Order: sequence, then structure tokens, then C-alpha cells
Amino acid sequence: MLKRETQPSRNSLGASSPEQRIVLCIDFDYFFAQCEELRNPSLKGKPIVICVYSGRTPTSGAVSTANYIARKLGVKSGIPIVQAMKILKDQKGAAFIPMDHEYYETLSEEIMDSLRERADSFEQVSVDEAFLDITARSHSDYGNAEIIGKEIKEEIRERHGLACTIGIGPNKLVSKMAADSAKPDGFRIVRPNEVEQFLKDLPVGKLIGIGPKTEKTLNQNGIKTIGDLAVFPEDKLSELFGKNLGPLFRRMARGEDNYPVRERFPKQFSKIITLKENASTFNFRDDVEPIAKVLSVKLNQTGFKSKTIGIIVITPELKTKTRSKTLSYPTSSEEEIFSIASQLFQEAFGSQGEETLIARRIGVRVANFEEKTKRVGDETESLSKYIL
DNA sequence: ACGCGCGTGAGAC
DNA sequence: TCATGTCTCACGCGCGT
Ligand SMILES: Nc1ncnc2c1ncn2[C@H]1C[C@H](O)[C@@H](COP(=O)(O)OP(=O)(O)OP(=O)(O)O)O1
Ligand SMILES: [Mg+2]
Repeated sequence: MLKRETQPSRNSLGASSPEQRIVLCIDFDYFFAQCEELRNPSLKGKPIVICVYSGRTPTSGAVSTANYIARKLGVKSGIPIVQAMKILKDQKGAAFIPMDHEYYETLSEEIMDSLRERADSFEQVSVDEAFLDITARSHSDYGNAEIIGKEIKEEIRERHGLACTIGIGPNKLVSKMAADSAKPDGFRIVRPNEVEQFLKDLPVGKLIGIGPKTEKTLNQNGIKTIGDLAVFPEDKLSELFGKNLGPLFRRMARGEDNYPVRERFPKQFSKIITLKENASTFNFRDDVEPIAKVLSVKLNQTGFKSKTIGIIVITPELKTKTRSKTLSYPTSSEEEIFSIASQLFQEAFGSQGEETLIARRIGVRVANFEEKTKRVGDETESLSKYIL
């Protein structure tokens, strides 16, 4: 019962008519865990859990990712480490490895650099994921796109030793969903005339941007599949999700997405730590200063300065509270970040009186960047990452 | 009406 | 039965212009 699938554009072939793009999405398989296998091949065949230890107790923390052997048993991103330990307690040789983000970042950069050369335009979405616009070099031909995609996949395996999954489609949204449907070690093309069939029977929650909260609301309104969402009255959706998000969801359900593949630049940096014990007051020099230092160094290394400095407090109930302050000038100074963050913490925890805010985790954020040196074509603000 | 600053919430990785 | 860390975007509100 779906209707159309793309939106403007009729033309075929030739240059870059608005929606004859071909977009490739590449996503490395169980990335952090696969990186660990790469430097320690004896791990292969065993369950691997990449852990973010918070330092609260020796085992407290969460799982960053797990390889597919562990995943089959129920270990996945975000669950408590102890829960993963319980799941794997009878598995011989299960490996719990502390996250080594720098190492993964290094491998990622090497691969991303080689990918960038293979695209008309390139967008790195995360440490293990990127979009390549390959419209021109495939001449808008999916046969050519298939050849290019398979070349890339094998090149990464041969040159870098990593398995990845590639999805190809008429836009970022579809290419990403194609990749999601094919992992691990997969390759999938969804052509424009296949988009509707591809999407229609998937649960709405599989749509990028529809998380647990939105899915629940949709389900309560009888919307179970992406196909349901695609034909649900637009005004009702606007009522439920607002006049922008409602229609947006509907367009996404139709596989429509005009958002260009373009380089991204960071807009904020933050650092959050978990306190050894919950606290409503703490030693700024011990807790806040090192955070300010890290952020200052990062700003200086990347050549950004920020006008907005904020703090983040996560309560024992895991609610997030934030306070922020915008300066009339941009800064990267450690002292300044430290001093403003401290002020905001004082304020938030009520220097005197006030109800007592209790923190489980605290953090600092810098945002509102101005570039120190040059600036490249940063552009507009817009709706979601995936649609016009 | 618009842009900005601020706080919150949702989502992705 | 414990719940990381980092980032992006949307929304709603108040405010000044
Ligand atoms: N909730 C999280 N907390 C911390 N780190 C995360 C989280 N989710 C993902 N990551 C990190 C670890 C992942 O290896 C990496 C890439 O994420 P993602 O592509 O979603 O999973 P993955 O690469 O491990 O598995 P796969 O892509 O095969 O499903 O980002
Ligand atoms: Mg991945």
C-alpha cells in the first residue's frame, strides 16, 4: 500500500539530477572487537566483549560492543559488564577487553583515508561508518556501483584485514538501511524501484531515527511497519510528533532523503566521568580540572575555540541536568574552562541552601565553535541527518 | 518574526 | 539489579530587536 518512493526528479542518467544519486554506506563489522582480533588473532573464535570500565567498582561499566559470537548469546552494546559476564560465565575463553579507543581511531583513520579517495564526496559518520557519494564515478549506474562497492570491500579486507558491510542505494537513508540488513560481512544494493518493497514490511523501529520511545508511540497508534508509517495521515503524525518531525518520519518511511553527502565538522566536545561515589559536593581540583584540561588540549589540537561552556550532571536516577554559559568571545584556555565550569557546578549544586542535587556522573562540554585558523565550507543547520 | 541562549529529550554509535 | 562515553539534532521557552 505504499506509494511513490523518491520525491523530485524524473530524469535518468547523465549528471547529477537531484535524485539519481548513488550513495554507498560502509560500516565495519563489530568494529572495536574486530580491531582487537586484528592485533591478537588468537581471540578469533571466542566471544569478545569490549568493556568501558567506569572505575566505580572493578567490574562496573558497560559494554561498548561485542563480536558476533558473544552477540548470539545476548551480549550487546550498552548492557552492564556484569550482565555480560553472567551471560558468558560458562563460555571457555570469553575475552573481556577494556576499550582502547585510540587504537581503533588509528585503524579507522587509515581506512577512512583510503575510502575518501574513492568517492565524489565523503562523509564520515562515526569511527566505523561513512557515506560515499559515487554518483559521478558510477555514471548513475547500479551495475557500475556494484563493481565499485565490491572493489572497496575487498580492498579493505586485503589491505587492512577488516570485514565490513556495504549498502548501496539512492540516498543515505536507504544505503544505510541496506547495510544494516546485510551485516555482518555483507553487501546489498537497493535500487530505486526496490525501495518500497525493501522497507514496507520492516518493523518501524528499524527505521533510522526511530528509537524505542518513538516506536512505542507509533505502535500505540497502530503503526507497526514502515509501510504503515508511509501511509499514515500526515496531519495525525504532525499531531503526535510535531509539524516537522511528523512529516519527516513519513517521508523517511517512503525512503525519501535528499540530504547530501558532505564532510562534517565537530560542533562540540565533552568529557564525562563517573564518580567513585555519588556526591552533592566535590573537589573541583581533583574532578573538574583534569576534565577542563582534556577539553582544552582537544580544542588546541583541533584548532577550535568555543564560546559556550557547559556542565553535565547525571543523577543517581540517571537523569541528565545541564547548565551552560556563552561568552562574548571564544576560548580554548584550560583555566577559563575550569573556572566557568566550576562556577556552573557551584550554581547547580546550590552554593548554599537549595535542594540537594546529587551526582553520579559529572562532565564538561564546550560548544559553539569558532575556527582558530581557517574555515572551510561549513553550512546550514537542518533537520535530521538523513533527510532534507 | 527572527535569531540566540538555554535546558531537555531522543537517538546513534 | 546494573545502567559508559561522545556526539548530533529537534523542540519549546524566554528575551531582545
Ligand atoms: N552504546 C555504545 N557505547 C559505546 N560504544 C559504542 C556503543 N555503540 C557502538 N559503540 C562503538 C563500538 C562499535 O564497535 C562501534 C561501531 O558501532 P556499530 O557499527 O553500531 O557496531 P559494531 O561495528 O560493533 O557492530 P556491527 O556494525 O557489526 O553491528 O562504536
Ligand atoms: Mg559497525
